[in-house]
Amino acid sequence: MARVTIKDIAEQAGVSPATVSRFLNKRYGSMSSETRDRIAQVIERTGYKPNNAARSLRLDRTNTIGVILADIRNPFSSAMLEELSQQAAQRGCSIVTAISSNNSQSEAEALERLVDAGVDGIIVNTCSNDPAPLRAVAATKPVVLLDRDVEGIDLSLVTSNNAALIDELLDQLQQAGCTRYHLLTEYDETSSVRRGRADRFEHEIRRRGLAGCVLALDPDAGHAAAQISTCLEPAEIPSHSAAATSCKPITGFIAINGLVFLRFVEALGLTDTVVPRDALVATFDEYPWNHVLFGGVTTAMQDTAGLATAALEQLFTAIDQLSRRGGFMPAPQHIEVPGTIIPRASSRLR
Amino acid sequence: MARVTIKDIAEQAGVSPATVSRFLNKRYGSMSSETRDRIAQVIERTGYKPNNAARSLRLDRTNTIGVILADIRNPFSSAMLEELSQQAAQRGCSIVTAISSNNSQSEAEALERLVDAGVDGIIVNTCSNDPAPLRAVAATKPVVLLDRDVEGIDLSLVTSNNAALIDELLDQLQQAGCTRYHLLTEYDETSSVRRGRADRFEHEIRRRGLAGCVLALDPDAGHAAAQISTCLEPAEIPSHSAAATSCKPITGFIAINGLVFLRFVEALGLTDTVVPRDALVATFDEYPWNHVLFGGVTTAMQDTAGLATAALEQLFTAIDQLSRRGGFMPAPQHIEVPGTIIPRASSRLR
DNA sequence: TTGTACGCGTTATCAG
DNA sequence: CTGATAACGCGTACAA
Repeated sequence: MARVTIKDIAEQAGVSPATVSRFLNKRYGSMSSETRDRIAQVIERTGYKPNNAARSLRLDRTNTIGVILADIRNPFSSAMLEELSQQAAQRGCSIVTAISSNNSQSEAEALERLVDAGVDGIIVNTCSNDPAPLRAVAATKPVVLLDRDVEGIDLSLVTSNNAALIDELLDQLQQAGCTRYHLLTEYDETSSVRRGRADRFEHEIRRRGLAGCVLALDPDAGHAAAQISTCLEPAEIPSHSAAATSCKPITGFIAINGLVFLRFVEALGLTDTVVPRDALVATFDEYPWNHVLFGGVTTAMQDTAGLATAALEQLFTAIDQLSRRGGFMPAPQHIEVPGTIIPRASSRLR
Repeated sequence: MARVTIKDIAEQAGVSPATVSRFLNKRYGSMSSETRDRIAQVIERTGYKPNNAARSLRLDRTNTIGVILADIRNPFSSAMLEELSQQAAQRGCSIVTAISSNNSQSEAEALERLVDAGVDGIIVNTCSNDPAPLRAVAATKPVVLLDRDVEGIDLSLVTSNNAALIDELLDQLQQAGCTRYHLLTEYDETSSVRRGRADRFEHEIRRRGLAGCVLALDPDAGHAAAQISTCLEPAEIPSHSAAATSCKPITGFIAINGLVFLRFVEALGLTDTVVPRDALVATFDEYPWNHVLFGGVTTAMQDTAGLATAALEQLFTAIDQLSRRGGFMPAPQHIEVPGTIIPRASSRLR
């Protein structure tokens, strides 16, 4: 049973291929409703499906977008993929994925593969600090950065409102009466998101006149435990706030992302610290275990659906814009999608 | 700057398009090394990239495979996607993903979308119990089932050795001296994997003459906590094993997958049970938190890389087989990829 | 309102 | 060893 083509439909319906093509593209602006019905019927009967390769060749458009994820093991990435997948499907568009595993080399390769595969545009959660590969692609096809930015090139970017989320997390801890604050980060501050959150944290600590600092958690759990213990020791109280000397100091920790949080929990297990008694805790990223640990962990949750919508919106308008006759690449835009704070037991002193 | 085609290369190299095409397909079995060099040079200089749409149209092959995942939020799925993605890339093949979110309706839609998109074959982690959509697709394109089977149709299937893993998990608990065993499952036993594991568990419990049963954990944490407490009460000791009456009973729990395990942990938090003192625990699926909870949770880890390799191997041989002149669809095969037990503190009585 | 004819970029066949 | 040529299936001017 050979493939059934537009020609077959035409024959069986007693019309020309052109008419069938018009029908398929809903260009029945002026088409006798009679032939329309005949065509519809034949298509129905034969189960005809247009050949995408032929269409792509002709239109130079595949209705396919590429998505490059830096770290699929991060639930945030999974959630994004799910949303993107769903929303793209609604627009009749397929998603070609690539996983860079936080390796800029394979990100570059993925970019090339996707371009070769002929995707109409690319959404990339980059892990690279080299703008060159992205620049090369972005010269030809629409590219939207997701979550992470990269220096040296101005591309459309969709992120959460990380600064505001840091502020709100600090609010939570401050209301609970913390006397010291630490933002827990990773050793290698590669991602722009982490950098942005850290900068804001330090900014706010200063602005609010609080004690505390950014703390790069040691990869070794034992060392990390030592770091944490140090943070919990009674502080040397500055003379001008002597009023607080009578109180036991309360330290508030904010994990800059879910993986750091997990390492923190692991290290915490090596100490005799009890949360939320000896310390309060909050974290970014809503992982499943956040319900469970410490009776619930206060979390800054990103709006994955909103991020997906924004990224796709951005990408598709660029694609459409570009495919117009003489269309030009639209100017890059930066979009912030607000996240949500979920207050839980870990940031309420008991 | 218009797209550079094979024709342009031909002109600039002073040869015919046919020769360039031969060069591209490495068919230089008989080609003057001189023209070969010239072509290579022109291609290099112009940065020519073959147009995939045209090639697909001509060859009726896209070098693209579809992957349908039932639940991307399950880390097992993420890991599989990462592996598949990587290994497919090595074979110069792109992956089009679809997420069914455990909804058989959208799985069917995804199947159709992927077929329309023209993928050469499909790997599906099915969530459906209706073989009809799969049957329709499998009549045309190679389909490999991943992890989950479906009744009413015989397709190639790649899974872990679930029965053996259940056995080994039981071994762990038995060696630790458990006197009662419970397999924790979800209420709706939809997946073939869960069914398979549960069946094996009951089989082994009988075969080994152990006490215990499968326990469908209530979705409500409070109710689940009650269920668990019941399991921990001193047992009514059968008369013929009266020797054990003096000992406190030790219950061993096996979570049938990572999500059930998490619900179990949550419920456990509502009781005053301490693991691994009052009960021992083991689980399927290596989640990040397994390092952390209970000082480490004994885990049956699936070999995601091996599963990916097997699935792709299966799919590609079918694709090749089928694309041969007069090639027929190869017979379905069932492949079991062995997983690994990671013993941790949660299954060692202290 | 509909049909004709061409071309999108590639590969396979066949002839030289 | 290489070149001309005809498809692959579709969309779209242009003609009718």
